[in-house]
Amino acid sequence: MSKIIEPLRGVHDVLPAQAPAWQFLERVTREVFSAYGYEECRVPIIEQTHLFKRSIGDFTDIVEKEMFSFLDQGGDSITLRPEATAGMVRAVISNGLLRESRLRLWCMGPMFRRERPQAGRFRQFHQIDAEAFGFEGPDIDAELIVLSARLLRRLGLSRLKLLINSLGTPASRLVYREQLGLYFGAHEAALDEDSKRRLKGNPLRILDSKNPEMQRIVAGAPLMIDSLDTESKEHFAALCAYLRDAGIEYDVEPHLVRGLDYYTRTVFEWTTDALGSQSAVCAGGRYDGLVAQLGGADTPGIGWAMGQERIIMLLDKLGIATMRERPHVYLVMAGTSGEGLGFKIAENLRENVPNLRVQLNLGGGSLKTQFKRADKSGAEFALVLGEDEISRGIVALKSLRREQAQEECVLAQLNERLGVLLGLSPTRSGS
RNA sequence: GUGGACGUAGCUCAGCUGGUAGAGCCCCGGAUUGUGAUUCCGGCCGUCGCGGGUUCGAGUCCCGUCGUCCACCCCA
Repeated sequence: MSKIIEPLRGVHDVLPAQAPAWQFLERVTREVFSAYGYEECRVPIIEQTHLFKRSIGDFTDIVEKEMFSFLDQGGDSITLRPEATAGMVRAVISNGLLRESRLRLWCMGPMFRRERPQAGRFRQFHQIDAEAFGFEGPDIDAELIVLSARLLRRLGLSRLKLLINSLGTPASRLVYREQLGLYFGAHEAALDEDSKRRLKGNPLRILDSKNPEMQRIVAGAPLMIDSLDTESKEHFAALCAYLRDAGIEYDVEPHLVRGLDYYTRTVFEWTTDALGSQSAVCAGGRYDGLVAQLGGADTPGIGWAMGQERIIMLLDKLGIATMRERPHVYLVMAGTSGEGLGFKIAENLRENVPNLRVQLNLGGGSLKTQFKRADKSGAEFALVLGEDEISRGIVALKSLRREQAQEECVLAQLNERLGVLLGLSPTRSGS
């Protein structure tokens, strides 16, 4: 036996048992976005490495050590997207979409980060992504958050906590960063290894350290909210008002920071405690400078990303089951003539009875065997086409799930009869 | 990248202090030849993750490697 080829580390197959949950998530996502007037935009999975370095930030962990980058045959450096925003912004710029001046977009698909896998964290994972361009005011911030709340609710997920914060403008953040540097510098001796490292790189990150010791020091640190510029303060206050009016509960979390450099002002995160150490289920924020930074006309932007695997894990944990699709009828056929006729009947049913799911017994087998397969398929009815039925121009219908007598049906009335039995309506009678 | 636990049939697992592998489920077939689910009978499937080492002999001990899970880091 030759050696089996294993999947790459941290990537997963979605098997038929899991697919319904994914389809459910994706269907609800489409419905909710559509309800808010957001349009789908599909962007490539690979982009120039440069794009991510410039948008996410050279010194973020994602860019420094988690990107799947490679040289293609032409010597260009290509990267598998680690997140969606950069590509969406690029698409909006390179296709001239910003001439619309206001855009509400969404996309969905795989992202890649070369991290060490653990609970809720994979090397290939999937995100649902929302982005809005050209809106300056806090109303869009509120809309995006309300939209995410509705999506989560529609999925049946409760008990999620919404955290919000404002990072202010780049200028006000710089001021705050200095204050923070001074504060933590004064406590440097008490800082752990990671925090000392962050002190040099990005002191903001010390704020969300999980180390209880650090949390104690963090508790005394100056608050970002206090060093916000006036406009950012007003923006944030207005957002809070919108959320209250919409009945969305939230916590202002002054230590909430993001791992990507491009965020300004509003940042938020939906968290759960049901997923081990990966608490973020959906997170995002405003990125007013990013479009210009990537060469587009100066346009404000804001967006969020939702981790599909994490949502699926939550659905699973909360027992929100999604049923596997089963056939309505399974065709049991005897002999070559039965198989020939059955094939035609099945096509006729699919043609004329909308949404009917018909599974044909393929590969022969005794009637007994075929009935076993019919049962295992989960079908509601077995449709029997034996020598006797063929010669009489009928089919036998046997319920596999209910105690009821097997019935006979003339071929010409089969479409209608099945439509009635299954609550589907045929467009016209079959031939 | 760092640390810990683990890796035996498709799945869940058993295999005491080393003597060359087992159960249940699943799957396939059968129980007088046109009817499934229960029951009974039978069957398939493993170079015990991979590679080295110790030993007369290793699934069982040692080393390496790959992978899974968990935590840190980071993040959706």
